[in-house]
Amino acid sequence: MAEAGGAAAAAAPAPDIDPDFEPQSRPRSCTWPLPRPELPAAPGGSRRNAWGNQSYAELISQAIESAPEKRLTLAQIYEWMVRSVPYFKDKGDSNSSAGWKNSIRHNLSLHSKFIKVHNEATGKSSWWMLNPEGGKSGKAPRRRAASMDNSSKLAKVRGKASKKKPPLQSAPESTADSPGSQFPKWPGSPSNASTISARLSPILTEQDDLHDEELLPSLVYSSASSNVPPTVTEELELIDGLNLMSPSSSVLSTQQSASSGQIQRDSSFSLRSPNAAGQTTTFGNSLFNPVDISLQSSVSHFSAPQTLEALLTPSSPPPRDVMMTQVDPVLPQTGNRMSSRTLLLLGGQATQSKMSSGNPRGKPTEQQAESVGASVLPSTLPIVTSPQNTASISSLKAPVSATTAQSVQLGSPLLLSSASPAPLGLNQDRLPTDLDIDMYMENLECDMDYIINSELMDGEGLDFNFEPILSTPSYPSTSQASNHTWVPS
DNA sequence: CCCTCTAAACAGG
DNA sequence: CCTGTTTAGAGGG
Repeated sequence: MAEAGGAAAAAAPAPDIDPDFEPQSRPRSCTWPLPRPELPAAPGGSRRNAWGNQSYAELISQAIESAPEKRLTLAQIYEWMVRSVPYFKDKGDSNSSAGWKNSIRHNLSLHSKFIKVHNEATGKSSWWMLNPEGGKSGKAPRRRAASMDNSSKLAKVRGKASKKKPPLQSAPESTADSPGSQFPKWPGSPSNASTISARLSPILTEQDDLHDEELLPSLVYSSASSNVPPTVTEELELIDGLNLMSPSSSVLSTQQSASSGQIQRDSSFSLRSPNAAGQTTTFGNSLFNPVDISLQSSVSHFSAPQTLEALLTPSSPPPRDVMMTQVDPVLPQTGNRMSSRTLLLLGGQATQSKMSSGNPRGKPTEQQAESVGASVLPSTLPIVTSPQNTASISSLKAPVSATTAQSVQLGSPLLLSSASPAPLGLNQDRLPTDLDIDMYMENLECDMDYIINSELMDGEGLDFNFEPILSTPSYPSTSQASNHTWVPS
């Protein structure tokens, strides 16, 4: 009550927000799915909360949505609140801010609508993203709920033996770490300095309960991210890509990683499944057991360790036959479903690739280009000019329609043989010792595949497009927020 | 009842 | 301290 109460109470005296309001035009364009009509937002003034009609959950959603990458850390969410919502504006950082932050946190972890993607960077907290499905309270998981053991959603069976907590308490206290920077300047590319795999994933592999079903991560967004990169970002991305991706693929890998990589690279999501009663599962990117994978997608997963090894082995020539064999794969069509999003994604990639190849770094002026590319849309796709692109496209395409590793491995040898521009000479340095990566890749692939198949198919949760307000919620009063929020421009 | 907000305890970092 | 998870009660519909 210390703050919140005070704040709330104090809020009363601080009417600065009220006048603002914002009936505005805003015909409909819902900011976010919002199944429920919400309050009529009567101009008369029926605000549920001091800040308006939206619930915390909704606000958070907006915040996340507004982020270029659709993911934010807690702190960033806070920030967004402060900047975007007049009500919180005053109470932003430091001092008076407790109650609402608590609530934010509470909401984040409570609703299945939000998923946590852990981010091991600079000790930053996890990313929070929107769960494509939008769990929302006891709502049934849309269609693809493989296992609807509906029966008892009320029976929140929680195997946990509570937590006997005697009033006892010790003072663990430690580390006075000081991250400082309350001001993340939003690199856009969230510093994933994790570099080579955050091996050591927390994955608990709870084989006991195989209730995975809807745990499936299906993140599709990302991609668009590109619009950020001044220099540093780019570098980061490149580096990142290089590290994570197979060393041999150089350029191609870069591209891929740039987009697809980003999606999961951050790795490890934890989703809460409604039924599971708050069970949280975390997937580590670097290594999680095959079991999960197989479960996730029945995609043909040949995955021959040896083969992979061979592939990676510098001395041994890449067994093309193998790849050939695998190439054939199946699902020729699946891809047709691709929504504009996918295309967009691809387009983005293409663009990016072009840029990066043409100019590795230190390029002013690209931001616009980027955005353009992104918006250009599907038609852009086919447009390819340089060999690299071709290669890239094929590779890109792979994950979409084709299957597995193909793209990945394919990327390296094929590309190299066909058109490697070799802008970067650092391939063979770390060839060996990459098994992890492979695994990782595979995972990636699977996910991608799955994602594409599942998500794009229905595109349920993703269609929300709120045009007008991107970074700004809806509050007009947000003077500065509109401009330089986190969106680069 | 269900939903939301709020407060608080508690586990880890 | 910050981040997350979870419990619990108040209040509104």
